[in-house]
Amino acid sequence: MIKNNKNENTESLILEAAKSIFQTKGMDGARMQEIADQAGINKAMLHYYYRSKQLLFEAVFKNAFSLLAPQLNTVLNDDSSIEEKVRNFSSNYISFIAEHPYLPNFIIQELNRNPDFILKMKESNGFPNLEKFKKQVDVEVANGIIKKIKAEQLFINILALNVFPFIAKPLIQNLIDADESDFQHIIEERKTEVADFIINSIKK
Amino acid sequence: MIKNNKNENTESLILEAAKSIFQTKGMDGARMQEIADQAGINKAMLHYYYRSKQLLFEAVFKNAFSLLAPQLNTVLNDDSSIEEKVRNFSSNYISFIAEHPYLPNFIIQELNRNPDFILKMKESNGFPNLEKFKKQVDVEVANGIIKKIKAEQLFINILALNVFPFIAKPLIQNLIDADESDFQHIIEERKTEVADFIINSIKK
DNA sequence: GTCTATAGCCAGATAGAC
DNA sequence: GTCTATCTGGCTATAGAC
Repeated sequence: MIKNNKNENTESLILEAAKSIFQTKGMDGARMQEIADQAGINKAMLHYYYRSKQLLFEAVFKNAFSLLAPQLNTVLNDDSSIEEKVRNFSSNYISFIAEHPYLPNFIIQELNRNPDFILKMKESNGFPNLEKFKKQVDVEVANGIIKKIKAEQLFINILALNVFPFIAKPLIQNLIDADESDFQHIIEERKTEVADFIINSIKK
Repeated sequence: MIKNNKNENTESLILEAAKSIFQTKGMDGARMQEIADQAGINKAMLHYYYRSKQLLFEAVFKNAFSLLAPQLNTVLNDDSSIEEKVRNFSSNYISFIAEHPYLPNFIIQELNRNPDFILKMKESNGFPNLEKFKKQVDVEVANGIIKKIKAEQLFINILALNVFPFIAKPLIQNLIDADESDFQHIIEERKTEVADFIINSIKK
């Protein structure tokens, strides 16, 4: 039973419990009974508030996506240079994910299972848009500030270097033979390491 | 019903079908009936040959892992320079995964669900070992061939840049607004793009 | 709104004929 | 070895008392 404070109503209690179960076990692996136990309420209440497992899942997914999207928009749409963007994003994003370690994997996993899901996200406001970033990369390339690279490739690289370690954590830990504390240390290093790696590669 | 050739026995027919279902739907999402249909045989045969869903799944997992491990070992244990390794790996690995697109996600996903699973893999031969790669990076750093970087961080970066696009395909496609053919083109470019990106970053 | 009890279904596993 | 038929348990969802 988990209770954050007395003010929490049942609906948000359920949502919090559902987050934690869905994000670790996925849609197929999650059990409504387990979510109810986690929330400290009865299974019937899940259906009273959210009608079905599918709808509860969608509420959790939208909620998770709405946490992640602003993180991306920050890189894409502020007015700093590419270099500053890379540095800010790598540091901020890794800090953010370290506090929500299951989030990226959850999003990516469930999008693989059900690619149409993202269409619903695109309809809502705040879906990340790459246009400004593309123009900016092209301008900095033209002005000789950074080496020739396509904005899309650079964007994929930034995302990959920042997100992958969290998604592949168990695999990486075993490949490089790191225990939990070693791994945390490596992640901490990456807050600057990743940005340096990218900047070194693209800076003229 | 899928039949590769007359020589295929039932056991390998089942394994092939199980691969295709487990790798797309995961352990929890897969149905024994669906695997049987795919193999063109009866559901009871699955239990006759593999006893349980869990054991069939483990057979598929081990098989998948044994395909992936040699790809990693190639980078780690041949005698070429770091630069050559990065170039070979990026090209070979992306080609390999393009033919088995569900493989890395399957491995990573199921390791997240059940991290102890990898312990069984470590016992078997051919589990990737980083020792040689570490020494080589340290030597090339000491000799001034590449910039100062920890072998572990470089290894994570190489893996991230090569693997992530396949794992996050649906997300990336929507973020950069690419249809299937655009995406294939970007992947094709990455066979050299990724290596250049890494070499630019570490080469002195 | 919240609970208990249960309906109804579906999936993994097995029995047993051939 | 391969099949059909069936058992058994577990899961989502709902009915209905309070």
